[in-house]
Formats: sequence, structure tokens, C-alpha cells
Amino acid sequence: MSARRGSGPTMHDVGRLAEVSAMTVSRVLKNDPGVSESTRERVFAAVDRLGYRRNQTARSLRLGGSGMIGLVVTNLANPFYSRLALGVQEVATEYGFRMLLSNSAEQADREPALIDGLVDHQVEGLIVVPAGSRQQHLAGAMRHVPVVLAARPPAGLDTDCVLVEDFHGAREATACLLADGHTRIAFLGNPPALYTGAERLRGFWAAHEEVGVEPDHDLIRQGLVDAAAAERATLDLLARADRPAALFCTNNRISQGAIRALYKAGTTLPLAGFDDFDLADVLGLPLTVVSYDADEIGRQAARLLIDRLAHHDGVPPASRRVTVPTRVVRHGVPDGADGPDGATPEA
Amino acid sequence: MSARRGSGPTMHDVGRLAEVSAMTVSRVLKNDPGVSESTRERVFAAVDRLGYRRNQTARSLRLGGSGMIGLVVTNLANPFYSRLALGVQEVATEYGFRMLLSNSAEQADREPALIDGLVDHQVEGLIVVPAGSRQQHLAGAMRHVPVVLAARPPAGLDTDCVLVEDFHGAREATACLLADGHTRIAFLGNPPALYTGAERLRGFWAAHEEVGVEPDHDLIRQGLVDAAAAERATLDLLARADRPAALFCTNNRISQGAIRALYKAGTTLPLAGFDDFDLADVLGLPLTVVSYDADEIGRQAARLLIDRLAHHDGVPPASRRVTVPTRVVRHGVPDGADGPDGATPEA
DNA sequence: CTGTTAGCGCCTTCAT
DNA sequence: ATGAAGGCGCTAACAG
Repeated sequence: MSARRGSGPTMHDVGRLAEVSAMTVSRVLKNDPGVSESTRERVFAAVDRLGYRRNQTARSLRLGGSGMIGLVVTNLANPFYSRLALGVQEVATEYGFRMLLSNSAEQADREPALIDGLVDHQVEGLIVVPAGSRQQHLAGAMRHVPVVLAARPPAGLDTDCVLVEDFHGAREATACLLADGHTRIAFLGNPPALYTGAERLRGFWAAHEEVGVEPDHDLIRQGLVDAAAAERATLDLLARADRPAALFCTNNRISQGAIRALYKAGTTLPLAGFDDFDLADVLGLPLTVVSYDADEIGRQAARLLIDRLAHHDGVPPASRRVTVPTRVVRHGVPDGADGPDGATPEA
Repeated sequence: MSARRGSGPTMHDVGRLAEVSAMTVSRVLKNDPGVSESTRERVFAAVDRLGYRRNQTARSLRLGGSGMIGLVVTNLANPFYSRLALGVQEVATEYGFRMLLSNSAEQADREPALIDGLVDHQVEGLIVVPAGSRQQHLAGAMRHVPVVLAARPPAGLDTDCVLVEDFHGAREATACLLADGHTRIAFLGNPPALYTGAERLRGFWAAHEEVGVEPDHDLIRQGLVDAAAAERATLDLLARADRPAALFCTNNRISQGAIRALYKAGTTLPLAGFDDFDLADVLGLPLTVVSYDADEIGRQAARLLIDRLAHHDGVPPASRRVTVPTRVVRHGVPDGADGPDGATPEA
């Protein structure tokens, strides 16, 4: 007794059992006031007995609106994106939407098919973290439903987006390293084709300009796609005669790769990086991280989307850009070992 | 020009433009061989021009089968569950299903509503990580669709499930600590009402029995719900006159709390725990972790579910229980400081 | 090769 | 307070 037929009992079945028409069942389930108490009770009894559940697919077809929104992320295994998804979920639930989730696995060429699929499933809107720099396929989706971008800005698209303060955060964290007196700072970055990569490099650069220091081009490594690449790049830098005095990493995976390299090399270097991560505070490294609320990106994106759905009929609002603030957090070393540590006054 | 009407152009619209009936459009889109080449081309042209997408909702209603499966996890922010979700997604995609995801936030009382919602949306099956120990609401869902449990076994339910080798893993990791000569091992565990908590305690116990050591009851702390609680419990244990010689933690969050406590206390202790985690290898602690492939739990669960969907008509297979293997990994300390280290000498 | 009919389960509209 | 008709968009089954 499980999963017979196409999809269980229908309103007619309930109606037959309760000796009313399907229409009346519909009214009862909708809490329509114009139903007698006795009828209402009989219907509920029948619903219970049959384990009846209203068919949302049929409803959607009739009412026009699936009650679903689609989310496409690049890598759910990265805590950044799973938290983002959680934020989306939270707000979606609050407004009675469910979340259809797809993972592009950072393969930009897979993304169009994922998005088409979500549109086919009649999602009422989409939140997308674009995997690549081409966004033309999103224009196609926008013919059907509103699209909100997360973590990356639109490129040639007129749509809402939610960003982190990439430039500002990178500048501030770099400034911390510079203020500590480190001038030879290595930059370990993801591909510059990605918006975040470019912006964070810009912030790194700006911080240098502000104090009149010229970054050393030989210490700038971009295009690091994962922790392993970052580890190799760091080991390489450490092997140089003029090794850097500090490291700046543009995301959590790169930071982790760099940390692993330092550990393996049996050395230590002040490190600043975008994205906070678990156990950053117990590594015993002078660590400066750019922290922000990844859930909030998801929440804001969902709000923008749902707000747009609400104005579905009237004049759609102009496209908006929301920014989630960053905050620099300094994780110290246990004892006043070395370096100016945010924990104590001084400096 | 975005998201007008209920849901964009229909097959009739396409048909009108291509000067054929909706039926022919349907055939073309289905790749039905019985359509002339010229017609096919006209239809595709019209589809392109209108940006037409087939309405999956209407298809589902007609064909019976939404092409969606539902996944309910307790905490997507925990990498364990996000990886599980990724595994589900992977197999689901492979078989042409999409994934509707809900997060119970470990609130068992919210779970029934989430599940009902998914059933309403006509998911063809459900994969659930139950938040609590009561599973009666799942029986209700099973009247509609097959349900597969992940990470926890069914309780009074006849259904498939995918488990980790909780007992075995805990026993082996504990045995490592014992083999290293530590006999006073503290146990830091999640609530014993949870299956994993109970099983892992059982494993801990069994390892002791095998070497004829009696665990010290005073060193057993259960019911730790998060890293903060684990941290407090660990600090408390460390403050004792007869402090433990090693720690066993039943999951990643507890391990992290314990590690933070050790760090704050400025001390170090051999630690074994369930779940591997990022940077475990660079903490410079003698760390033994029970590692396993969380994605694989999701993949297996999805396979069991989809297999059951395939037998949808015939005789359903008897309920199965799949177990994902665990593997003990030893993260050493940098230099041959102490303990049997699986890693290479030096580096 | 192409079109017509009918109905998936539900709900809006219009009777009664 | 309740029911009957019709159709949301699509596609089997049956014409032609």
C-alpha cells in the first residue's frame, strides 16, 4: 500500500466518501466560509481516512503559479553556497515558496540546461550564481521569469543582484597587513575572469596605493581554482629567494591551500583572506579574514525576487543592487607571540 | 518584457505561428519520428522566435509524474548534509529528476509540514534525514510515495535506508586511542536519542571491552548539541583533577568544539572523532578521524529511491539497508613529535 | 503525416 | 449552501 496509481485519491474520491461534490471538497480545503459545519466535518473525515493531499501540480496549472523558486549555485559543497542556499530557503519558506535546487559544479556550459529545466518546471523566479562570465542564457530565462543574481553582478543584463563588498573587504584586509608593516605581500587569487577575483585584486591594489607601496608583480598569482592549486602556488612562492612577508588569499579554499603549504613547509606567515572558515581561530596563525554573512546574501536575493513577484502585474521596479557588508576579523596567535594582534591594545 | 501572463506562450501559440496544430508541435518536441522535415523546421523556428518552453506542470498532470524528488535534511550548513545533497543531486540529474530541497533546521516538529508540502508538490519520492526519533509522519508520506531514510534507520517503518558504519567506525577510532596506550578516554557525544549518538557510544564501549578496559563514567558527556556545548564540556573535563588522557568526539561539530577548548586551555590531547573536516591535517594535533564519503550516502539513497520508482508497477522489492563504509584516517603532528603517524617522515 | 477528441485534478464562474 | 460546466497546457488514442 504505497504509491499506487498516478497520484492517489482525488477530490472526487473524497467527495464520494463524504457524499458531496468535488467542488465542496475544494471549498472546505480552501476554508471557504460558505460551507455548513456538518459538511465540513464529513469532508475532513474523508480526507483523513483517504490520506488525501491536494495535488499542487493541478492547482498550479489552474491557478498559474507553481509556488517554487529555482536556485542555481556553483558548488554546494562550499559552505559559502550552502549557507547562501539556507538563506534563500529561509525567506522562501516564509513566503510560502519551495526551493528547487541545482548545482552547476562550476561548469558554465552545464548551466543553461539547468536553468531551462527550472523554467520548464515553472519556477516563478530564479536566483543564480553564474558559473561563468557569459550570461546570455540568462536573458533567455528572463523572458519567462524574474532572475536575481547572487555573488556576481549582471553583465549586459538588466536585473537585480546581491553582492558582497568585494573591493572594500579586500582593501581593508590588505590594509591591515600593510599597517602591520608588511610590504611584500603575495596575492593568491582565483581566475580574474570572475568578478570576485577581479574586484578583490582591485581592493588589494588600492590598499597598496593608499600607502604608496607598489605591489610586486612577481608575487601575484591568479587563476587558482582550488585548494591544491593554491597550495602549490604558495610552496612555489615560499621557495623564492625573495619570499613574501605575508599572503593575501581571495577565498576560503585558497586560504586553506596556503595554510596547508605553510604547515608543510614548517613555516608561518601573516595571512589575510576573504571568507571566514571553521577553526580559523585555532590555527595559531596571525590570520586576518574578511567575514560576512553568507546566509544574508541568500535572504536578500530571495527578498528581491519575491518582491518582484509581488509586483508581477504592476510596473516592475527598476533593477536593484544590494550589497552585503563585510567585516574584518583578526584571529590572533595564542600568546603575545608576534605581530600586532587585534586581541590586545597596543600598536 | 519579462514574466507577463500566467506563463508565456503555449503550444497553440507556437502552432499558430508555424501553421500547424498544437498536436504537431507536441510531436516535434517529443522527437516523434512521424513528422515531415519541413514541418519540424517551421516548428523549431516558431519555438525559437517565441522563446517557447514546454510547461512541465501541464505535462506532469497529463503524464502523471512530476520528475521531482524531495530531500529533507536537518542542517544544510553542516558540510555533511550539503555533500549528501550533492550526492542526491548527482544521481537524480543522471536519471532526469530534479531535487526539491527542504531544511528542517533540526526541528523535528517542523518536519511533518515540510514533508506534506513536498508530497503536495507531487514529488515522486522522498529522501529524508529524520530530525527526531518519532517517524510516524513518514508513514503518512509513504501512503503517497516511496521514502528512503538517510543517516538514520527506520523506526517502526518498512522502508529503505542508507547508513554509515557508525558502530564500526567509532569502535575502530577508539581502538586506535587505546592501542596508543591511552586508557582514560573521554566521550563527547550528541544526544543518545539520536541513532548515531547511540551507535557511536556503543562502538566506543565495544572497543574498550575488547581490550578489557572499563570506560570511566565520569568522562562520558552526552547530549552535546553544538560546538559551543562541546567546548564547554571539554573545558570542564580539562579542569578536573583526573583529566582524561584522550578525547573521542561523535561528530565534526563536537570535534571542533573540543579542539577550540584545547586551544584556549593552551593544552593538547590526542583526539579521535567521527567525520573528517577541513584543515584537520594542519592543526598539529594527534588527530584520528573516522572518514567516509558523505556524497555516497546521497548517491546510494537516490539510487534506492529511483530503483523503487522503476518497479513502481510490479512487485516492490523488499526494503533494503545499505551501509557506507568508514575509514580511519590519522592526521599526525608535524615532526615525529609523538604517536604512530601514518604520514611520511618529514616533509 | 497531421488533426480532433478527451481528460489529467483542480478551481473560477455561474447556476440552483 | 451546494453543484455543473468549462478550461488551465499538455498528450494518449484514435481518426483521416
